[in-house]
Amino acid sequence: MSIQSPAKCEIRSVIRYLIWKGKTPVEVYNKVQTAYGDKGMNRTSVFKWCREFKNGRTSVHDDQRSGRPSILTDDIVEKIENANNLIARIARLENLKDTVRECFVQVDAGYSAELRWRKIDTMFESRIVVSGLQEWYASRVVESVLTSLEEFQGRNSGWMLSRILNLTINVNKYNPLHAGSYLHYSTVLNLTGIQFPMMLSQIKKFESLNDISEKQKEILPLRLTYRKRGKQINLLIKDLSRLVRSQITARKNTGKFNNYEIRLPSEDKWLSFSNHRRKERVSFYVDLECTLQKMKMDMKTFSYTYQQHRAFSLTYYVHCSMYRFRRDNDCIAWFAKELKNLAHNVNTILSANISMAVFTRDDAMYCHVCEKPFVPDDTWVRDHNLNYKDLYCIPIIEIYLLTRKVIFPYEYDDCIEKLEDTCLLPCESFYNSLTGNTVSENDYAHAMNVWQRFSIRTLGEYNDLYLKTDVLLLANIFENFQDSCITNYGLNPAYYYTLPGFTFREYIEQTMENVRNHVRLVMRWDGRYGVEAMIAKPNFHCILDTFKTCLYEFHHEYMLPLFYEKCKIMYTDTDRIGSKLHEIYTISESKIALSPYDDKRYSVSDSTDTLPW
DNA sequence: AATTACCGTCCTGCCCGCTC
DNA sequence: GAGCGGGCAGGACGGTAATT
Repeated sequence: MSIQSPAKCEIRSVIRYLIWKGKTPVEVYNKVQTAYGDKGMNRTSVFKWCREFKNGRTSVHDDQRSGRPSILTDDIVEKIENANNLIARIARLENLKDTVRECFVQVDAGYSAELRWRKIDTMFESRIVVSGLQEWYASRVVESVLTSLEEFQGRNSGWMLSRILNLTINVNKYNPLHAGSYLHYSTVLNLTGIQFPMMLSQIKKFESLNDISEKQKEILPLRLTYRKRGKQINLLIKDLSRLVRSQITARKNTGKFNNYEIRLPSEDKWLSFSNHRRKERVSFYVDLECTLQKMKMDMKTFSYTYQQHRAFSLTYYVHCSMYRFRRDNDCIAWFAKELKNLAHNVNTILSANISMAVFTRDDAMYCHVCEKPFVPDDTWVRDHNLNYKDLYCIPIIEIYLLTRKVIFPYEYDDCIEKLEDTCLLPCESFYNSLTGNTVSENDYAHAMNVWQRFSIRTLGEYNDLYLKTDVLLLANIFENFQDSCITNYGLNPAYYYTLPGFTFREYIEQTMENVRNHVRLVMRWDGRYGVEAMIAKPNFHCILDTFKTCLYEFHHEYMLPLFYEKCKIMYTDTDRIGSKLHEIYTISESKIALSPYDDKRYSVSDSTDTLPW
């Protein structure tokens, strides 16, 4: 039996010994064959080693190897760095060019063409910070600004930061008490011994347990209370037949009363996003101002008309093309005409027959609407998903947003003639009877500053400025918001009235199912490194980690602040996350969702002063 | 830490020259 | 002419250090 698994140096040592003993190469080869069999060395190699040792070689190990020589010299390195710098600089300038171009609009055409400034640049970041504002401010604002400055200087830009002249951060504070005050009925009502749905016979017991009486005067005189107590509740029966069904039929009611639950799909069932028209952008913004005409008070009735709104100026903005403004009594009629013209223009463009460009199968790999890849059997059509076709409804945004509120004397302005006043009004004119407050000194000083800075002559011009900045800032902020949402989530937030609705759609759209269509999983690999090495690649891990991070971020940043302990992770997988939501109350949801975008009620004007810098 | 280019070694296949 | 000793070409394999 031959020697198994010999080391290379072992066979070479044997050869060296046999040569030293004076054996011929053939004798050496025969002995090696006898000892090691086919695990030994072949004839050519034995002869070569015999020759080496006869010539005086002593080492039985491999010679030193040089390894991979460096082909880079200093001048090549320098050339590459220069080229990289040049490319980076060209790329930066290219980006800057587009940014600058977006800021201007061309008015008129031909020889007299002129560029006009049309964009005000603001950064809008929507984040819900539940607690720890200082921490958030340090990490998201201070650190990110410093990091970007360091990167800017480190990129061999040739520029050096000397000092920051101005940095304004506006924080829209949102007060969770407004939504948190909606209490679960089980925390305030004593329900011992009461079953749901509540039987008619149990109402009396319920009343005495909680010391309240039920009031049903406007719904149905189904039952009147026997004794009036201090507190009253309105019992709103949303579905009477459902409530009493189990009491009048033999079939038991299996549903729950006033208790909503979202059930997420089971393992083998995929949710898929199909409402692709919600990806379309909104591009139309309008705002108007009214005089508040005081009405005669009729004290005999409980309700009377106190003021009447009469529109006197109007501004609208169509993204990327048009910005119009008008101030007079007929502005509404003018706006109606403008809308009609706009509709006609759009119709002219849409109804014009334009010959389609010739397209081949090589043109596109993915559908531009749903981003799914084409398969060879697909029929050739322009748009394979016709979801865009019947989009007749355009959401029109009218929200009041300003980076810094320019105050306006709404109540003083009761007729259009007052717009000819030639000085800013005294502080008392800004009294608002709804809030019972007048303006702060800080706001009034800001208004004075604006009046002087823009050389304003009349109150009408002040109003024009107010209205224009209102619409332009709104448009700009909402455009940024749309951009950020479409880039990050692929959906336009303008189509969703509540944040839960938006985030749930986004959750479906962004889960790994869609990613699977784009990532080709390598099952077999014939290279020198096997499939294990393939999976161990950093970019493979990077894909998994990125999506896991996205999913967890979605859970912690969106779901938890909205639903707190009602939302729990059921299970996680490499690419999926399952959540369970308990008892979601639609009323409290809507309040939470809408308040972050409503700065009228919750804006805190001088909040930046309290933040460290 | 993975990848890559280079290089030594091993192996197969073939050829050449010498000897019996 | 067959067998033997010796060597070369080129591909496969794997170690090494530069590079990414």
